[in-house]
Amino acid sequence: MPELPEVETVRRGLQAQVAGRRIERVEVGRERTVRRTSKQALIDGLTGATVLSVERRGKYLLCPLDTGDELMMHLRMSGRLLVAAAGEERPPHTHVVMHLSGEPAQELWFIDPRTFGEVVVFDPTHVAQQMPELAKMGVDPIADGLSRAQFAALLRSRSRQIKALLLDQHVIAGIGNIYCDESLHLAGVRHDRPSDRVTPREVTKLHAAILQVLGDAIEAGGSTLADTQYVGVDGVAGWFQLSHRVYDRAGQRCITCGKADIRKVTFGGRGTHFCPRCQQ
DNA sequence: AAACAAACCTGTGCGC
DNA sequence: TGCGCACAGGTTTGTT
Repeated sequence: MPELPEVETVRRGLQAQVAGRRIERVEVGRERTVRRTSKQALIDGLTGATVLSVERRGKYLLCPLDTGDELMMHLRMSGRLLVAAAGEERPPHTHVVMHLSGEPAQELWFIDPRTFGEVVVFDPTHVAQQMPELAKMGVDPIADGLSRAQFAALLRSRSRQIKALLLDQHVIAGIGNIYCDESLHLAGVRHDRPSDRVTPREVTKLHAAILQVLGDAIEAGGSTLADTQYVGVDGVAGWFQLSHRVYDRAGQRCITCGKADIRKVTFGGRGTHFCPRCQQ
């Protein structure tokens, strides 16, 4: 599920439903989900704390607390966050439950079958030591804004295959496999082009494509794929998958040219979808 | 520095 | 119907 648009959709839901509320009680089922610190550290750090707001940096959700600490949640491959009525039956793989103050009585569930995701409370004055990847994160095209000039400089600063560069969270934060393939297709650029040999005209197109794809996907509430990992905190699916032009469309006709079929190859260990005719 | 493979886990879909 | 394998939205680590 979760790339920038899905995480942003979750952020908006949490900002509306959880910000301003106090966490009265915390349950941790799976130790692995809190592996960065410990079960007790999470319980101690959250119990009695009020969530001031819900922010996002790349694919990381960050919640400043009134204690001065911050709650960080990352969904990785299969994580979901749901706000549910207190006492409602929890789905399998619900690893963390936060009981929220106020009416109606509700709980925030962190659900994660593959357990790659994590939940941690950290001290933001020691980010570099406690959350090194946050300190080293690249520019977020939506939260920070990304100018064409800034983007061009990033592509020129090294010679990497363009897809690898776009997926590198230390360079640009938030783009994942779906939105990378979609953006490259919209811009007509092949995934294996060296970043420093993308022409100025293509840089302009790719920059616009990334902002458009991410923006449209956020408006659509993200992409919900066949396994229906729900996106929103209320369990409502996104619909940007209906607009995918290449992702998961191998063998189907390219919507742009109407002539070639979308191909799927493995690139950098990731399934990569592209149109051999539109993308040079 | 960059490219690649493997690792971390569980569930699902497909071919046989 | 059942079984085994490939593969999945992410990120880190280790090896060429």
